[in-house]
Amino acid sequence: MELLPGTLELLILRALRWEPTHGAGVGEWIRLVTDGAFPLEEGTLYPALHRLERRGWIESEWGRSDTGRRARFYMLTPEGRQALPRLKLEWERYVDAVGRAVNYG
Amino acid sequence: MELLPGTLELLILRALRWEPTHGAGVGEWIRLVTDGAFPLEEGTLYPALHRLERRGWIESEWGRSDTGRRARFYMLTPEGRQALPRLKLEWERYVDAVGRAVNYG
DNA sequence: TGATTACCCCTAGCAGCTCTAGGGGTAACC
DNA sequence: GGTTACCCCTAGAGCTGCTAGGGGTAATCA
Repeated sequence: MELLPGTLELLILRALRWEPTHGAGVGEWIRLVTDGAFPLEEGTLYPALHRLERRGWIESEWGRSDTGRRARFYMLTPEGRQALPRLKLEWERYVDAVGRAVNYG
Repeated sequence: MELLPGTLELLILRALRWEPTHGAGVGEWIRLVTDGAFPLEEGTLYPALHRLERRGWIESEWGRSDTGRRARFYMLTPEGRQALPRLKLEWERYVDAVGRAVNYG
């Protein structure tokens, strides 16, 4: 199953809700909670992180991962934190609307 | 709210499930059952219909609408009818996976 | 009957996103 | 010292929806 454009941003924000996480960690979290339903490639993930940073919803700084490697840690900005419930609501409305069509009749 | 790529095809196949319908009718049906949640423009709808026809999931012929205008009526091919439950299942799996992430924790 | 509205179809070009297919640097391990 | 594993990055292709148009014909109304 492919990843629908737009959904990824919601998942990323969601992954960063509790604590700063590096890119690879975000990917791991998404694979975990979605049971590996999407083939989330690095070439998809990193551009999405950069997009969100340009948009001001997340920010980042270099640090060290648990395994000692240099890694860029991302965290939500206030704007990102504010956007999260809005995106969640949009997602639910979307699912409702399509769900009505898919189960109609 | 924007329409996520791929979803439109599912909605179109769904609209054609019972009887041949012309393009404008398909759009009307989608707006109806989704409560107008998506701004479905003609420039989105018609190319999608043509795509599905090229893919062999629907076919079409010219006819006359209820109001007497010339209109192209679309109907499911056997392949399209076969694809429908598969797409529906994919959609449900997708919603489940994202839903888990969105409601996690 | 002539003008206007409503219906129905279509396309080119832009924009945005994911995916493929690479490349590169550094710490840990054998 | 060589190999593996971790972590980051980008260019280009491909697909899809969206914008912004154009066009033809039947019904309606002045």
